[in-house]
Amino acid sequence: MGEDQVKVASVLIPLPVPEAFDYEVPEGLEVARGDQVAVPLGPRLMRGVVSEARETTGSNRRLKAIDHVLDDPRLPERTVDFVEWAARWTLSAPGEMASAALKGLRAPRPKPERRVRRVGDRQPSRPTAARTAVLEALGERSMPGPDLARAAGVSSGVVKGLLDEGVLETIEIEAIAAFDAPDPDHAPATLNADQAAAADAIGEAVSTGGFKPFLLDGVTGSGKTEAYLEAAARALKADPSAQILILLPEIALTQAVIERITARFGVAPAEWHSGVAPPRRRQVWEAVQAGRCNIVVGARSALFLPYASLRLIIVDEEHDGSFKQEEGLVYHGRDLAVARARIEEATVVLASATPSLETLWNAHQGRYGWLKLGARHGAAVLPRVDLLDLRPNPPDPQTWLSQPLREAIGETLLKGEQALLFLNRRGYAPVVLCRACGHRLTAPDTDSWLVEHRYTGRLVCHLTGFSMAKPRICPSCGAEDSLVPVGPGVERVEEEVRNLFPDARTAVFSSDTVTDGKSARALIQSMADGEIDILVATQAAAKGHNFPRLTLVGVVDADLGLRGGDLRAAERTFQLLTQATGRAGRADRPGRALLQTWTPEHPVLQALAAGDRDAFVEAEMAEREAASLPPYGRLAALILSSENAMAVEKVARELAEAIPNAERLEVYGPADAPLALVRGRRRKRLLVRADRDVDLQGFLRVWLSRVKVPASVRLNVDVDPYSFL
DNA sequence: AGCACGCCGACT
DNA sequence: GTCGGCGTGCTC
Repeated sequence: MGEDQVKVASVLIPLPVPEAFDYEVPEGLEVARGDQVAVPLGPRLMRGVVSEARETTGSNRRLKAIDHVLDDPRLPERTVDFVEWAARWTLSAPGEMASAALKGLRAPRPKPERRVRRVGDRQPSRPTAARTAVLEALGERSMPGPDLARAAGVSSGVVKGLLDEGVLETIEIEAIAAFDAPDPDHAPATLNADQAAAADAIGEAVSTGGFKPFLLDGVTGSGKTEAYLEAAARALKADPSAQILILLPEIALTQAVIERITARFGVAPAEWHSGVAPPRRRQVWEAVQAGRCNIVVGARSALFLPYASLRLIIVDEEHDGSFKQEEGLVYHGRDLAVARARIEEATVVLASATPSLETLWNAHQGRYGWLKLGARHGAAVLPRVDLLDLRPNPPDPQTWLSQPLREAIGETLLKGEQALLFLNRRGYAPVVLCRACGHRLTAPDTDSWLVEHRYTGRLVCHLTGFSMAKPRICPSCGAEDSLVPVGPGVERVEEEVRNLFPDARTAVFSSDTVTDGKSARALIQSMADGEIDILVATQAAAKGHNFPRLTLVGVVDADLGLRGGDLRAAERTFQLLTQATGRAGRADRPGRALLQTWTPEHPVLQALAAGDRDAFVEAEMAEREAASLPPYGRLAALILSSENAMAVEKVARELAEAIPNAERLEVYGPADAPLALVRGRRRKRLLVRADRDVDLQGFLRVWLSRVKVPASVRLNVDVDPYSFL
């Protein structure tokens, strides 16, 4: 027993198990790392990816055998390397990570196209006029039967008759989607000195090969996109088989970037995000795997595509929080992009006007090349930013715009220019309160306030999407007509603006009014055409959109993001307000931004007013360093949740008792998570802080292996968390 | 994730 | 006396 050499394969299966499962490789079957196989698991067959194939002498475990190798293409070696690395880094199941790399294969292959063509020079027995017309229309070509009948002006029966007689035959043509090669010389941009230097440095790194990370650092409008597209062009010139991935934080931004790429290279890039239909995804997946597709524009999930020869990754707006995936697999797209580049020995470019502190720190340390773009492109200059101290100029009760801001709006309208009022709050009012008893309305199963939406007339929980009609009676004390909206959202600011400027044309830009690319384009177009005078917007409008006639940005509540007090509150606020104020004055008209605040002495606001990013970064870095927080230390969050509150308590206690000894590492909690109840589930949180050189993942693995988590409790591990809810 | 096994309430 | 609730555990 067990003397013979057996072939064994480790197979990654899409299950929450910590390791690959071993299977016997039947006689005569060849498998290699990356092959997709069907393996028996309990009573059924599952798709898996071979992570290792080896010879071994016997085994103490009876192994099942691989059923068959699937028809789908193999994952490249380095894609499997990346999947395994990402699983270890995020403490998730390697099989589940692998299934993220197979996401494109859910739809069936498109059906092969059926066409008819001549069989040799066979002639019909009875050459009627209709039959002759068909043969003439067809010639030596092949075409779909119905098209042929239409071209010849006859009924489909004539074609069928010729097929039956053997004069024509049906052939099947595999539908392989064509991805035309981009032309690096199609429409080169004229670059300024900074852009050219950046494009040179990136292009040089790509052609030299090897892992090379860059920070591409330049203010809004400094031409980052032109610079990195030029670098991409050089990469393609040096190696026409090179593949380039451009990661964007949101689908809404893809359209604009796709148009620019199409204009630059004469060919549309492949798109990859949740909005792409499954059959198209399969086409892209297979083309990327086969190296038939050079440029991919996508969301973070595009990191998991099976690239044949990935040479360059661009992470645009790298500071953007939406690169962090919080549901299911928890990972940060930017961090995994750097890892993927390292594994592929490729160049990675992190681009932003307001880089994350992590990235700036890496640039400071010399780990990332630092490419700086200076002045705004063309004649435009950055807007002047002024703080508007609300203490001497408080808005009237139940209004949100102070006198100086109203005057500035009025002047802007007089000049025939546009104003944007920025408030990062959807809906009409963030809180609904009972005047009689002080009760605040919350969703029935979640600890978050219900937000009043006037356009839809409903109260909405922004966390879960729950909504209800606004009740007439207070659910707490029963008072009638006592529920009042408290505080402003964009809808309420728009209402105020309409009262103040009844002749102005106003619109709201938020995820409620702009739900897809089409409505976004429509609104952006009406702004560009001057059909809107005042736009009231959330952060949905802060990113990337270019409004040439916009000269005034009013930030309704600059203190909003600073109040949360979590690790990244200051950083996020600085980034968001920089983006928002950067909307003003992009063409040749000078822009200005007014920030309403009750705390004008706050360092974040001071830095914004002075246009001094370095001062902000320096102050914030000093605070992080003093507390050994990221980027000087690392964090991991554990979130326990269950519908059974007792079960959560129990696991939390057991975790607290099982904390391994470790130096230069602390565990905080367990404590109620800030949102202690979501969708009826009680939530507890633990937070780990470690010095950078501590093996944080190793610590977590040891710790979690000591505690058995029952199925009724969900444990979410978030390495390098962004949100602290 | 499925799917089976397993120990306590209302039905022919 | 059985059918079935979903809690617990396993799948190479």
